[in-house]
Amino acid sequence: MNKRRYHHGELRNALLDAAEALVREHGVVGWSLREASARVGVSPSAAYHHFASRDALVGALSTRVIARLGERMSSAAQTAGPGVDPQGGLVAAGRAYVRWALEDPAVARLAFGFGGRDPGAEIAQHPHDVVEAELDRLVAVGALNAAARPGAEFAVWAAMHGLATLLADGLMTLDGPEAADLQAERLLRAVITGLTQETAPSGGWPAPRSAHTERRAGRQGTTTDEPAATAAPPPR
Amino acid sequence: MNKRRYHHGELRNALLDAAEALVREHGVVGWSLREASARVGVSPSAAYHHFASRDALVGALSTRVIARLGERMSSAAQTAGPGVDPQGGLVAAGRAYVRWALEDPAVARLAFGFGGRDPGAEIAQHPHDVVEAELDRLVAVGALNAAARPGAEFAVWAAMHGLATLLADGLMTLDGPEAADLQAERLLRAVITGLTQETAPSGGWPAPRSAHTERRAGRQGTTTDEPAATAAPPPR
DNA sequence: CCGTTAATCTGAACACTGATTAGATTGGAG
DNA sequence: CTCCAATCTAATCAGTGTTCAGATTAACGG
Repeated sequence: MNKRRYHHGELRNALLDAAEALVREHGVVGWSLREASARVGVSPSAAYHHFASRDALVGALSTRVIARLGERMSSAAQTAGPGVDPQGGLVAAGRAYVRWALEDPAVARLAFGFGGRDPGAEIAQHPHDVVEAELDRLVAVGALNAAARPGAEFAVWAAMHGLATLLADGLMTLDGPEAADLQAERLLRAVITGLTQETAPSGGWPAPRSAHTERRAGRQGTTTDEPAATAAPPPR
Repeated sequence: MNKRRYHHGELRNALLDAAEALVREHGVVGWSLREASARVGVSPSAAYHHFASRDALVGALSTRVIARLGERMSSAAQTAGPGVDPQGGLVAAGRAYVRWALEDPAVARLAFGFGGRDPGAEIAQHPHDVVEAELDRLVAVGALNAAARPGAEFAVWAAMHGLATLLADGLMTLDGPEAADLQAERLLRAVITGLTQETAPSGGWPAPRSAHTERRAGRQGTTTDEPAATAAPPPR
C-alpha cells in the first residue's frame, strides 16, 4: 500500500507486516528478505538498519505473534468467566490456542519454531503466563489440589501446545473448527482432572523453567527496546 | 569417511547420513545441499539423481528419523511389559519420545517440521501406531473405558508431542533427563486417568485423522519399496 | 529562509545457494 | 573386448543474505 520511500520510524513495522503476509502466502521459508523489502517499496539493504539479519526479522515477528496469541488466550479466558465450571477458563484459553494454530498454520509454525530467539522480547501476556494465572485461580477456588499446582502449568501448556503443533504441521487433521474445539476441550479436561487426582512424589515435582520467564527474570532494570544483537558479527 | 566417487546405490543413504550430521551440527537450516555433497565426496548435482530437490532430501531424512523414533518407542513399551501397572507401556513410550527430543533437539525439530511431506513414506511403526496399540491394550486389560477409546490416541499423542516440542524448541527447560522422565510420566498419567473418567458426549467424539494413516490407506496394494520420487520428473 | 546534522535509505558488490543441462565416467553383462 | 545403462561431473543460471561507501531526506537552530 504505502510505498513512500522514507518511512521514518515505521519501516520496522512495515517490514514485519510484509513478512507476516509473506509467511501466510509462501510458508515459513518460502520468501526472501528482498521480497519483503520490495513489497514495502524499499531497497534490500534498508532492512538491515532495523534488523541485524533476516533471522532477527523472523525472531521479532515471532514474538509479535506470540504476544497476540497470549492476548487472545487471555481474553478468551476472561469471557469464559468464573461460571459454574471452574475449568472453563483454561479450556477457553486452550481452545483459542488450538484454533489459532488451525486458522493460521504457517504463522503458528513460525512463532513456535523461532519462539524464544529474540533477545529483545518482552511479552506482557505470554501464553505460559495465561495458563499459570488460570491454574492459580483453580487452586484458589478449590478445584485443584495445591500439592499438584507446582509445575502443572507445563503439563497443561504441553498438552495444548502438542495439539496445536500437530495440527499446524499437518500431522493430524480435523474436520472443521468445531471438531478442534471439542478435541481441545477433551484433552484439557482430561489433563486437569488427571492432575487433581495425582499423588505427588515425595520431594514434589521437578521444576521446569520457561525460556520466557527466565528472560524476564534476567533483565531487571535494563530496558533495551532495540535488539542488542545488531553489532554482533554473523555466526560462521 | 568413504569418499569413493561412485557410490552405486549407496549415495542416497550416504547423503542422508551427511545431512543428519549437518543438522546436528548446524541446525535444521544452517547447511546446504552442496555441503552435504562435498562431505560424501561428490559433486552437488549428483544429489539430484537421488532426490528431486533439497526439500525432498529433508523430507526423506524426516521419515527415516520418525521411523527410528517409532522403533524406540515400541521397544520401550515392550520392555515395560505387562506388569502390575497397566499404564506402564504408554508411559515408557512417552518417555522415549520426550527423551529423544531432548537428546537430539535439532533432528527432532526437523522430523516434526517436515513430517508428512515425503510422498514415498512407508513407516512400519509410526509413533502414532505405537500409541494406538498401547491404548488398545489398555482397553483389553480393562484399564480404559471402551467408550473413551475412539480418538484417545490423539489426546495422548498430542500430550507427549507437546512436551517434546517445547523442549526441542527451547521454550521449556528441564534439569537433566531424569526430570524429563518425571515430567513425561506425570503428564501422561494425568491424561490417561483423565480419559478413563470422562463422559463421552452423545454421538461420541469427533474423529481426527493422522496424515500417516491416511497415506497408508491411500496406497493399497502398490508396494513400492524404493521411494518413487527418485525417478519422477522434478516438480515445476 | 538557509545550512547543518542525524536519521534514513540506495547501489553496487561479494560469496554462496538451489537447480538445470549436456556430456563424461564407470562397472558389469553379453 | 564391447556395449550400455547407471552414475556422476562441469559449467552455468537466477536469486539469496549481507556489507559498505555514499546519496537522500526530514527536522531544527539561527
